[in-house]
Amino acid sequence: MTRAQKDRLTSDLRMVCMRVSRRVRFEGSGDLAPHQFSVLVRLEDGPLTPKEVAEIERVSAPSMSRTVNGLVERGLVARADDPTDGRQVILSLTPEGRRAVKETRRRRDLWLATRLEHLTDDERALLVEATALLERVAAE
Amino acid sequence: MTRAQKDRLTSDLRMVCMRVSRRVRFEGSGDLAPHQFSVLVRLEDGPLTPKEVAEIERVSAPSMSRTVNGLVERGLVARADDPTDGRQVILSLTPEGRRAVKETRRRRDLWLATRLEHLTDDERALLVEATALLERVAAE
DNA sequence: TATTGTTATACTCTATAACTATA
DNA sequence: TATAGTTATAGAGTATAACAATA
Repeated sequence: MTRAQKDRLTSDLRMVCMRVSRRVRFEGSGDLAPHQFSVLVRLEDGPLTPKEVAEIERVSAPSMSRTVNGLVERGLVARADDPTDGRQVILSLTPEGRRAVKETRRRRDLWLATRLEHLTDDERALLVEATALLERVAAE
Repeated sequence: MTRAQKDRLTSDLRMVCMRVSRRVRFEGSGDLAPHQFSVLVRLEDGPLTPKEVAEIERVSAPSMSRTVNGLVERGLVARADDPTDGRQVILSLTPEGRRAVKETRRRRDLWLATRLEHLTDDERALLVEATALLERVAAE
């Protein structure tokens, strides 16, 4: 594969990923702002402290405080005292929070799913392979 | 292909597109904020009025005013009076603005290009086909 | 004294409403 | 009177610096 072909692939692939991403985010945006949704997703696998979430999301502690406040007020996240360390707070998803994450995912998938229905099985199989490849690429 | 396989593809493909998009934007973010870069891209194909750019970007007119101010101050966009309608303003890219767009694109491609180098020619050929497919999907 | 989290303050991008200039 | 653009003001996100409580 020539340099020019590689460059073309790079640019085209980048652009199409960004376009799909933008469309999905736009179509599937519910009443949760992106930074709010991100926090809920982080808490999906188990409770975390505000500091941990802030570091994962690369956001300042005060900023995370604000975001968490909003989510607690909406009943999507629960604050609890750490029994062993009085300085820490433990954040976890409420059942409603878990529902909100699933619902947002469902809405985002819907847009893409209806479009993939128009493809042939062979074309979808190709995308399955390409997705696996891209997962390796993006994981580096 | 079963319903479950299609759902899995939908979700995996959506997530990997979003991840690539996020990484590319993060790695390739220069000194231009996303909303500033978007405006420059819109002006790439020719001059537009502030109102037109605001509608394309789905942003309010005052918000666009602010954004344009910043770009004009940085010498990336030029304001000009419309000779036929004194109410209107014509926005266009300056040579520096055009350079800034190219430079940002180059930086974004760089991240992905280095990762694609680690693939085999066959794998890259697969991605070429998948990209073409995704372009059709995203265009709908 | 170090660490966790919140409050105080400021800056940026967003919006709607009010204003200016032109058609 | 209607339209293009800007200015006035407010709301939500971000940040750093200062503070409170706990280890």
